[in-house]
Amino acid sequence: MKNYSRQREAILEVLRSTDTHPTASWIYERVREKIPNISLGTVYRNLTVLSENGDILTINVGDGQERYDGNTAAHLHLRCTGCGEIYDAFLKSDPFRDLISEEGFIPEAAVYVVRGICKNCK
Amino acid sequence: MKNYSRQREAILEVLRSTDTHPTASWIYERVREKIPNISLGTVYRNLTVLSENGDILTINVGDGQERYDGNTAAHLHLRCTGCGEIYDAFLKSDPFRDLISEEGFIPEAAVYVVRGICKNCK
DNA sequence: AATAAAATTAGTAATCATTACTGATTTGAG
DNA sequence: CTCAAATCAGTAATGATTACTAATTTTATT
Repeated sequence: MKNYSRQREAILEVLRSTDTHPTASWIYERVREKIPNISLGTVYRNLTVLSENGDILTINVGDGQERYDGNTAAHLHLRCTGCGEIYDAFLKSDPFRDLISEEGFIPEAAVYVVRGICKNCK
Repeated sequence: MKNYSRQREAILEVLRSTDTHPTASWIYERVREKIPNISLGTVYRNLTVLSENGDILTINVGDGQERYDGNTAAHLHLRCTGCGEIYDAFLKSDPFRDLISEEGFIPEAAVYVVRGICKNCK
């Protein structure tokens, strides 16, 4: 296991302590409670590194900014176009695994996003 | 069927005549061959409208710009981190349909992106 | 056909999330 | 301890996308 910097560990901890899908700015504000002078650029850089390392997921739901997810297990993101909420829907197994391997493709990270209307908004 | 403007029809036609996943700029250049003075803003606006209407898909594979897909059938997008190519993998049926309906969610569009290494790059 | 209202456009300016850059600081290996 | 590599805070720059405006086109109504 690699040794991450204090800043990187703090970012990862914030992300793992929520089940929402926060933006870089939201994470930045939270980490500042622990490391007040951390730079926003540091947050962005580490989110990129963490995502490339497979520690987190980078999710784009089409609302103008990237979101990040501390849960890297394959799951659906259901974004309601009414309220903007993002719901998780977990899978017992990744139904695409066989299809992906048929293509000779070695997967690193999977992001599934479904746009629609949630039960509260219909 | 709705009557779309000449510009909107041309954008849709360009998008349906390729099996790649072009960016707005690429589409803009292609449409300019037919409508030389079309504005880039018009391309963006109509891509948004077409996506909201369900005529096309907006896909973010994490390379810094949105991409668009004229094929709205549920399918995987396999993006190789080696060469950047985006491969399609088609499904016989959407394996998430039951799960989505269990959540009481009414889906409008589904975008599935898998990052990894393609067989040519490994 | 004439008229008014609504939708769409071309062109340009503005936005803002993200990235790039800088010199300083920290970390780890030998 | 020493050097090189990694990372940092702070700030400036980037560039894809959106917003704006006045003009044009389309649609509906009489």
